[in-house]
Amino acid sequence: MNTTRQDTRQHILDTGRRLIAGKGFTSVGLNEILLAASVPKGSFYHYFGSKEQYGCSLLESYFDSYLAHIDALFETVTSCARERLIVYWQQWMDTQCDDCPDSKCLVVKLSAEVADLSETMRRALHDGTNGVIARIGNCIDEGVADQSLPMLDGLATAQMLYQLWLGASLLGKIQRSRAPLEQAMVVTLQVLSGGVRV
Amino acid sequence: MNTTRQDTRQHILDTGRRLIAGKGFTSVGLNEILLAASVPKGSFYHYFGSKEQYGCSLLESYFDSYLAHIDALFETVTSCARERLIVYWQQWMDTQCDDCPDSKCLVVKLSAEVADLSETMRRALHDGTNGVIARIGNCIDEGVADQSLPMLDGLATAQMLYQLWLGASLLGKIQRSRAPLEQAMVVTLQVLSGGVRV
DNA sequence: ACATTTTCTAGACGACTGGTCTAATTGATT
DNA sequence: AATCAATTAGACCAGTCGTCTAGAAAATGT
Repeated sequence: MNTTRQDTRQHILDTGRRLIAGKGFTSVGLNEILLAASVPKGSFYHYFGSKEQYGCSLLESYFDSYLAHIDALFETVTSCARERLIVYWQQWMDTQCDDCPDSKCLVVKLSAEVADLSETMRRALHDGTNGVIARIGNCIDEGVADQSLPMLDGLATAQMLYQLWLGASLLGKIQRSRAPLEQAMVVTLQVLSGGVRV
Repeated sequence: MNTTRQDTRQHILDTGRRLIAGKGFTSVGLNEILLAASVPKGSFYHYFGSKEQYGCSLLESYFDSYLAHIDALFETVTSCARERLIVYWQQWMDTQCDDCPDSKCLVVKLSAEVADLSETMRRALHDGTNGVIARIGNCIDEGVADQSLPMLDGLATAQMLYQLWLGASLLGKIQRSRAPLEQAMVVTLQVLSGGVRV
């Protein structure tokens, strides 16, 4: 069984995620990650080809669980699609503000730093965010269908709202304040009520 | 005269800005900056106390020129306030997309990386962005006054639009595409036409 | 005009961390 | 017990930020 192998690998991934979500990709060294994970340094290159490849795997692993979380959320929330979306963004607010070190958004943290640094990591971010936007878009389409939302272009609206929340998270980081996210929520509700056609 | 002093200092600042706007703060070493600027290492610590202090000065210098640019723009564009805002965001699109290495936005590039890394740099970003948002807010207020815009809360609208454009720039980086910025422009025009009340 | 003092430049140096790689060790399988 | 793969230890060197000493340049006082 290589269950141990996968365990160790995943353990390095999880430990690194926590550190990197806090300090950024470049600022966290392999030593720091491996020390925190109690994995000897020599092992790293057994599991990953390079720090860049590790970063890719990190993002893939992150989006896997993030997208799974969305899917679960959108399945379990029984009420209308509009409610599902509101719950989603409510969760975004909660996880982004309160300093829960685990669930910080890697897109917010790493996009700017990594996009110009590594083409493969950029791709991972691109694919991952596309997945998120697609799911939100689907949910909007469902909302149009079940009439909990007005006529909206699902994908375009999703992309616009995602942009808004990314920017709000960034500004929230700078200002150390919930205010930007709360404002994003106000606008989101307006958009979902048909205030803006994208 | 210490004009030379300020020249060298500013030269280090300008050279570093170009490099850091491309690769990020942590990824660019002092050596690299000083080599590019043809300034010996020994001089650096004459002008700056540390890399962190240098980063602060970098941001201050950046916002100085950026805010001066906005002020100039908002003074010279003669037509209504609404036009001024549209020109501003049009310029944002142009400078952010086309790879002009100089004029890339440091807020987009550094916010996430630096906010958790250095409290003083975070403050510099906070103060600077506040200045930007305040100017946009003023312009919106003027637009309400000269009736080129509908009734809007200037500051709140400005903050919301700034968030949107930050997020759009981030997504544009990830996707290597103008599309997010173009969409931000569409939404901005809608908002300025009274589609959304913030 | 010269002497003195401040400002600035030069770059070697130290202590340390970065990512990477090879060689050895462990452990399983047959 | 022998073979082969999975895993680890630690050397490696380039690079990091920051310090420090010496000297060049410039400003100042007289």
